[in-house]
Amino acid sequence: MTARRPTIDDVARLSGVARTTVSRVLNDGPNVRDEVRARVMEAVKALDYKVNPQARSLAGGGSRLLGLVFASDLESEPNSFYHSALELGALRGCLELGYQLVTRHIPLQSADRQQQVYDLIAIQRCEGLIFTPPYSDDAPLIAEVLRRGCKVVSISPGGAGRGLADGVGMDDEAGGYDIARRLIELGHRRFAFMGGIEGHLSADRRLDGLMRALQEAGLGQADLIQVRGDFTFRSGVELTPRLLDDPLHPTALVCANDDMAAGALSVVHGRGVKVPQDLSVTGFDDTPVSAIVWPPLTTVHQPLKDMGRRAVALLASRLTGGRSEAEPEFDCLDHAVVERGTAASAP
Amino acid sequence: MTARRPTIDDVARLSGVARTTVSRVLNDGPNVRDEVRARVMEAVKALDYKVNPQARSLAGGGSRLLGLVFASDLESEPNSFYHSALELGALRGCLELGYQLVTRHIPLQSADRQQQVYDLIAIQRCEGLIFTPPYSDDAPLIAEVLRRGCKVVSISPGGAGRGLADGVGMDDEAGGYDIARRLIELGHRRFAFMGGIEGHLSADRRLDGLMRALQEAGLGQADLIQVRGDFTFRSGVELTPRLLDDPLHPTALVCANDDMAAGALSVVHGRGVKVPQDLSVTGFDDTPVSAIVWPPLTTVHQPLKDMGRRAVALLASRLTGGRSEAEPEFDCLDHAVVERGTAASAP
DNA sequence: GCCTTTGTTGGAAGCGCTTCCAATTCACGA
DNA sequence: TCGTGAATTGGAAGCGCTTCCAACAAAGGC
Repeated sequence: MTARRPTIDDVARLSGVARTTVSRVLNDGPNVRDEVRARVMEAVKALDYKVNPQARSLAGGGSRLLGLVFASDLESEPNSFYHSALELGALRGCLELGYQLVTRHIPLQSADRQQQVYDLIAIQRCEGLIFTPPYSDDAPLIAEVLRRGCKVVSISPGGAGRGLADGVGMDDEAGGYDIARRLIELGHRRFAFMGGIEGHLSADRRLDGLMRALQEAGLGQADLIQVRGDFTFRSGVELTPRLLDDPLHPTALVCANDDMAAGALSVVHGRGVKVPQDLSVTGFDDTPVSAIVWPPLTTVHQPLKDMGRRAVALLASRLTGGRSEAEPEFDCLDHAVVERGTAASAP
Repeated sequence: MTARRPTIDDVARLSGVARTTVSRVLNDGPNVRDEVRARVMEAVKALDYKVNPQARSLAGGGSRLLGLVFASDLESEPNSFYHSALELGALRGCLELGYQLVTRHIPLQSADRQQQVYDLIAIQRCEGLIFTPPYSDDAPLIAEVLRRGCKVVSISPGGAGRGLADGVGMDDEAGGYDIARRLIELGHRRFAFMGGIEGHLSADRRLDGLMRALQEAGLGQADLIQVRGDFTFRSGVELTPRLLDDPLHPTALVCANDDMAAGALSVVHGRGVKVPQDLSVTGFDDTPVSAIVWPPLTTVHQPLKDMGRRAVALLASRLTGGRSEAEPEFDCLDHAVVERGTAASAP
């Protein structure tokens, strides 16, 4: 009934090596024989040992400070759940791994935005930075930050961000595919898609997935009408009539995010169309709004909290693990279709 | 250009005392002359010294683990922004103060819910617990937790929770008053109030505030029509027609939370009533939904993140500070009316 | 005036970990 | 066979803090 958690010395004792060696194994250090490494790992497992992040960071030196960079401005402000969820995940990761976090909102329109990022490194002494879109695709910025010796993780990088630094995100194409598959299973054959602003790669890939599902079902361009919104509730409101009045008479409306779906829903209600009996509507992201509207929105869950946490983990592995010079890696997290009340059998 | 942060030894040296004494001052310990205490504090200020939470928690022993308890069940699930924001704030606090956090969702309907809370203390070894509503008003539970030597902070305690343990929240009465004042300033004289479920003290106090503002303006019961919803979007949808069709013809609709206001908005749109020209609508809480609807919702900001952080700070001061046996204290945080687009001059 | 009590301060031992550096082993080529 | 360098391992010194315990001063009690 001893409550004390095992320490590194317990592991060292059990595996018959010095504390130093255990530390090396734990940090993926070099110069440890495989046999010894295995023995240590075994002891770790046997004791259910977990490193004490506090002790590690005390001893490890360095600032142990990470930065989370948002491009908040009036346009992205509404999305504050996005920010909160990412930060929440990042904080959880930091607490687990013994890092500190500073969250910084740097408006895109500020002229010295690069400098503000560099200050995070030079003045605050951040050892790693997490960039959210659109910073996650700012190749010159990322390159310069890396050049200054600061590690980088991009959240949902589109084109430029990939390959330059580590990244975290979900498979948007598969998300679009999955939700479309589900609707096809429910008997839908005529679709409408409400996309996002041009150039937003994430949303475009969602459409790609939808198209793939349609093709697999023997459907094509003729069975789909699409429009582009700007991710806001308002654009959902404005664009929905065009979709409803189209001669195609879609029975399923797939939206590239939840906010637009919510806008669509409000218009549909106003017209007396029953959801989901007459029309199925789906969102994307699984933000709180999806649970708030009526009927609650069937959507695709994007694991924002996990993304934040994974971003920190990637940074940590660059900073202490053996990955410090490894090839950039993209960590693709699982998504899931969340069935609520807006998708049902085609009328 | 030395980057190193000052340590406790720097403070000790500058103030000419031993490290031990500085530590005592920093932790509100007893047995330090006022003169010495002042000298140390001066040095702290001069050096801009901040304790290193990692080191403190390493040396301090104890689990340094806090628990955040939610009563998530199907009914409160939609409110997940509430959870996220509180946890986010709590995590920020933990990072600052060197604590760990476990977040636990314990359904109200689970028969062994008390046991699950006690396990948090006995098995996980939490040193402090943060209770959210309705746990924050569960007096027997709180009393038992305290009896077991675990500190408690209640979030938004209503009746029973106050006085038993420390609490954090906002002044709901003042919030209701402020939003009503604003509407009165805008010339409104006929009001509708959409409240929450019976017994939800927080929402009731918001109504109290509204009434006070009305009375101050020479208005009374006759100028107000009220209904009770259940905080969901759906109840907003269902109740709004009753309000609009009332012979009072209110020009301002005050809702006890944002979700119901969003529901009201969608009904109002459907009827062709213009917001805010024909009708002003206000929410409460300033959750993301308020920025997502159209027009964006004028609402009262509830500082959820700060509440989470303050809760941790209170716990910390109980655990290490001199407050370990002090009288319970209620920490009332500032709220603010957030003017967006749904409140304008009365027609 | 001496002894105990109370209040105040400092010394020193860690908390659990990383890391510098020295020690040891091993595999080679000379 | 011996020397050399590389690979592997261990010893020990802290990281910045709390806390136990001893030391000392001031204040009462006889």
